[in-house]
Amino acid sequence: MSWSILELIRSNPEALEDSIKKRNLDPTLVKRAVELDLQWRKTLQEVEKIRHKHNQINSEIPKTAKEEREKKIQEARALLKELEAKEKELKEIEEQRDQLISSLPNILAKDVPVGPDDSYNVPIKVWGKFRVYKDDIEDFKKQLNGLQAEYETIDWRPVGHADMLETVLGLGNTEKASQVAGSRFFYIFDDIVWLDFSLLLYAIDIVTSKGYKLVVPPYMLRGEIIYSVIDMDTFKDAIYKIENDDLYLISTAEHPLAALHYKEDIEKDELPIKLAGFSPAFRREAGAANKDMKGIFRVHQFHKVEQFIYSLPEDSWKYHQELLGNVEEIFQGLEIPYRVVNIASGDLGACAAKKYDLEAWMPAQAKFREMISCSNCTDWQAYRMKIRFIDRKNNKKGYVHTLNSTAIASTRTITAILENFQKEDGSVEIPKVLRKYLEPFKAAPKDYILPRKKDTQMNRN
RNA sequence: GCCGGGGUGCCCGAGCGGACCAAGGGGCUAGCCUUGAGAGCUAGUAGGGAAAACCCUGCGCGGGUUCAAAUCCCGCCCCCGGCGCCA
Repeated sequence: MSWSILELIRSNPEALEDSIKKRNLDPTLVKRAVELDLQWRKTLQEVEKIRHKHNQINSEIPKTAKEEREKKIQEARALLKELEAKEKELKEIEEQRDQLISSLPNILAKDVPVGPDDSYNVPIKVWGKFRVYKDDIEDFKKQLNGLQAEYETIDWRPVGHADMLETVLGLGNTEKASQVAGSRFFYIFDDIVWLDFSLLLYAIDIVTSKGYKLVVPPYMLRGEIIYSVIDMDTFKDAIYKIENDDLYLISTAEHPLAALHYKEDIEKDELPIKLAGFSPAFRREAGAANKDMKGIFRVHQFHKVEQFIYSLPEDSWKYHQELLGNVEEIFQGLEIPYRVVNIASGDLGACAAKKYDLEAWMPAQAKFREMISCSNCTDWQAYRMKIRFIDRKNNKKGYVHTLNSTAIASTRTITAILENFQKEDGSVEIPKVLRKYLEPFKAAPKDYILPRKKDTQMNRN
């Protein structure tokens, strides 16, 4: 024992209730959990008493003379019947208890802003040189929460990333993709593909140079694993199931990386374990309805580099800052202006105790849009995955803390580049930091992605 | 996918229906001993419940047979070897 939620249920249910209320969930869940846990412990003791009696009789049987044996066996049989009924009762209570307890979200960190939805997210930092269309200045400033930002007013409105991709550059085709695969799929071509790869390599380069171990994980996981690493909402929104197998496509490398130490005890000295996973991410986007239907901002499939850390409980907040620091370094290198927001209680997923989003400025929309999420899940995932640390010196065991953060999500970052690095003539400058990853390839663009030529069709007219 | 062999605690490894605890070794941790190291000795080293003495559960996972399962039966997962298929 030592899972923080179970500890609170037994020692301080009020604190848990408070956290649940802030998430806009029903606080009576906690009362019910406390009751069920008490009932479970009581019934468990009853079951164990019967088992003990049965064990006692059993051990007497071989020592009993043949004539007496049958009597003992009957006695044991009778106890079994009694046991069966009690065990059934216990199992029912246990199932209810476990189901309820595992539906409880993580305990909120103290500094999570309280509020029902994303409008209560608190911007805590802005960085970069913003380009803002002249009519958007007021809108822009509103989104800064009073934080100071350096910005340049431009008198032309940049073209939105979707039109840039398909019309101006002619390097994407979502129409054909939706015909053959469905909406939210895409074909991308040439320079945009190079850009995708270079972003991934860039993020991998930065993160691995800090000692994160580079990993290509399984792209599918068994049901049991998916269910223990994810909450129900995410499951419904994101997860694709493979027909005929108990396999699910990953929606992020976070999940197979968390599963790398499934049901393991990790020696204290081996912590922290820092991983950098590369994988595609498959997402159903079932909850997104009609949001972001154009372009490649919100799609069913993209490439991602993910940071993941297993840490000792006492160190996890330090590493949460480290992950955010890495992400900021990546975006500062790209020179994409952004803000960091502290996600409000009502907008926070069940797994996380606290989450930062890094949101890039999108000048065509005059909005900040999420590029990266950086979460501390404390022991919520570790409890479900049964991942513990073991401190032999002090003969101590406990659940590790897990943290995850995007390092780069390819398609989203591309949309930010298409808007922020766009020139008035429709060309897109490639962030300087990416050039060295493009240099080895003859066909790859190096400095600019150019608008498509007024092609043959136009000339014919 | 098929045939054969296997999966026992932190590790090695015995046990193949009941005999007080899963024998025995190794490792690790603490204590004792020592000027120090080593050796030696003692204890601890799966999960859960209980204030505690204790008790229950645990031999890849899930079922079953039995008064009693590490041991017998069924299904699944994984590892090793062989055959087949394959980028």
